[in-house]
Amino acid sequence: MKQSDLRKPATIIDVARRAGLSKSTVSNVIRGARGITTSTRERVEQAIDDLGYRPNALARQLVQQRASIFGVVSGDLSNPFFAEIMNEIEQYAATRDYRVMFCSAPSDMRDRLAGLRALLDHRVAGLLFLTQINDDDTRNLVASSRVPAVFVTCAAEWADIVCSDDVRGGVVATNHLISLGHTRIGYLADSLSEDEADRNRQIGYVQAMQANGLKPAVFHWKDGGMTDVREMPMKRLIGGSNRYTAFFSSNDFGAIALLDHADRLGVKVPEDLSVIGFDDVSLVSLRRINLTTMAQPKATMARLAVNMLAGRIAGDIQGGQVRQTIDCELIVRGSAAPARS
Amino acid sequence: MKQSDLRKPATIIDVARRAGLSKSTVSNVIRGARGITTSTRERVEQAIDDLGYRPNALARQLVQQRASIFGVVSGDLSNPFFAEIMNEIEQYAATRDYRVMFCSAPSDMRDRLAGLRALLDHRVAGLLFLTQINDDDTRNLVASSRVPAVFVTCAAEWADIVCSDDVRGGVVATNHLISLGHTRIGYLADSLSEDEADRNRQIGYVQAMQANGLKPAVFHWKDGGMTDVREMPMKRLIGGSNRYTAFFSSNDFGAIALLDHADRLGVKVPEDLSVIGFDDVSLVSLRRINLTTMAQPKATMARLAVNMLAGRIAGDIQGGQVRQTIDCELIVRGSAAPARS
DNA sequence: GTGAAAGCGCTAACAC
DNA sequence: GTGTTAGCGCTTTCAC
Repeated sequence: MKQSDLRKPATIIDVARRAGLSKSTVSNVIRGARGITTSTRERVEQAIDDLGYRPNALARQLVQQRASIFGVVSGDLSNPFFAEIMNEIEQYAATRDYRVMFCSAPSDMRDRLAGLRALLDHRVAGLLFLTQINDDDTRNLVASSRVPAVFVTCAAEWADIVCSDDVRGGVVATNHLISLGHTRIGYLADSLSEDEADRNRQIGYVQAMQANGLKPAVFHWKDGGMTDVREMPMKRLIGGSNRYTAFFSSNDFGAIALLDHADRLGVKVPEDLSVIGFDDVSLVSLRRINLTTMAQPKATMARLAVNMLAGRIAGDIQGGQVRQTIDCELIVRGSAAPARS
Repeated sequence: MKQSDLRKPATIIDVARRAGLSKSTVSNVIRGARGITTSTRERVEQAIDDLGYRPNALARQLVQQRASIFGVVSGDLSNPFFAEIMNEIEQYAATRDYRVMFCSAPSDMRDRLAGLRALLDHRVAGLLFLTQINDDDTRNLVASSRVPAVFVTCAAEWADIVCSDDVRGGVVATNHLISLGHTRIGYLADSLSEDEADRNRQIGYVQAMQANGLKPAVFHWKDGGMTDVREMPMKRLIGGSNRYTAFFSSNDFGAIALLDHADRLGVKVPEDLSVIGFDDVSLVSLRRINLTTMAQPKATMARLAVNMLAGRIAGDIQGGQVRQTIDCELIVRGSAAPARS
């Protein structure tokens, strides 16, 4: 493959000229249309090789009116959960010949929609949301763009969903704690309680607690009942005389943060405090973290989401909202132990 | 902003029609060309609003012959270091009005170049490599595409580079261990020793060792002198009678893995083994990890890289390879302690 | 089996 | 100031 030394990349016309054929014949060869003489094909392929020609995806998409790009709106990638899902999506999408553009959902109000707008301007074929968006502007933007969207690991009433069975997960996690003999079990929600996955896990938690005659207690990291999780209130919560002996965190990120608070306060896990998380982010299997958690099958979910989106795009999937729920699995490690009597 | 209920997104022609003006006048307004009557502008803006019109970025890029997308070739995003850099890049690029498409550098040989090729096919304005690529095919592909490329946190002889002062970092890290009284200090390299950042840190390590009359010893995770880091050899390495009392890992990922091995073997850190890493990935500041490490200024590096790439694209930067080196900083935490006498 | 021609949605001269 | 026109690189009928 020699490379042309021209400033600009070779176009289909350059190839046609070099092969002594027409534009459209070259196009036919490229697209693998049938009914082409072997000799013609070879001539075209030779020219393509000589020129190092690569079709311009922009031009192709413009005329075809369909792109082969997914737009992914993710949360902060420094949260390993998003990073891991993102990774799975990119990998699997590639096998389906889709590329991935991404923007992170900006937490700051200013220009909240800029990233999504840019994705849409590029006429992405579909949208994948990794983080909950409860924002009418977003919804309207997506709706009016008529681009199919799938929410992974989170929810919206207006688009397809792939998520784990969060309610059941919440029940299982809570029951695990209860079966360990804990009675004062708190639920630790994310700062933004608008997240439906979070809310569902919480529902499961409440169900399990009440089914066992226990009193649910929900806390938030930033606002809500817990003013703010700083040393002071935290200290009372997990170290005081009337402390909680176990916490179920709506996600591993929070669970790890809780672990860290406990460590700073000298509260021993799991002796004095049991913790169970949700997600099974890869690093929690480290001996030093060793977090008992509900595992979400990230790879599976990523695949399902990609397939669902591809199905919508192809028109194989039609009609109203599709909701695909996956079972999650309790991974017992060392952060939750029997309550002391 | 009402939305049109037509199947297809509104085009500039729809806007022109609705405003009773021509295509190019609308284009002029959109692009902010000067010399337009206020009333005309308002009419256009009204029509745009009515139709929910958004310019088609594909068409724009096709005619302008320049895209506003960066292609990022990253390593596995489940490595937090890549995820964090990626995040910084996306955020900062957005402020410069660049979007990000990404593909992860596939480790499997088959179709190693597919991702990069797709990026190039989409005529990305520039390329950002987060992971070392020592592959002639890749080099040729990028070279013949004439798309500027910047390597972040890694190196190549044929493109611009933004990296930390790895040699000095290696010296500083090693000296820290030496000043703690350690003499048997090992260096733990990544599996692929072709990484130049890795190699430079190693050079720094060797320099510091030799300057202090100490004997360097380099180990690799997968191949090389250490057959394979499984329990057995690892056990001898950090637990035997002639063990190493300290290790400098070329990156935090490896340092954490080492920590985990030590934990499994019952080797106490930092009492029996001191560990120092490189990168300062966010999670190592957790009490439970508490890793002493050389911090790379990830945000700064991401910015510099984006600016450098933008500079190349704009033609502000011309000529041969530019190499920008940033200082890294020792963050003393709890994983390295004085050697026992 | 191959080629001519009409766009896809937009920008950027250049006329009017 | 605003409109006309000629593409950007490609796909896709539809003739030949």
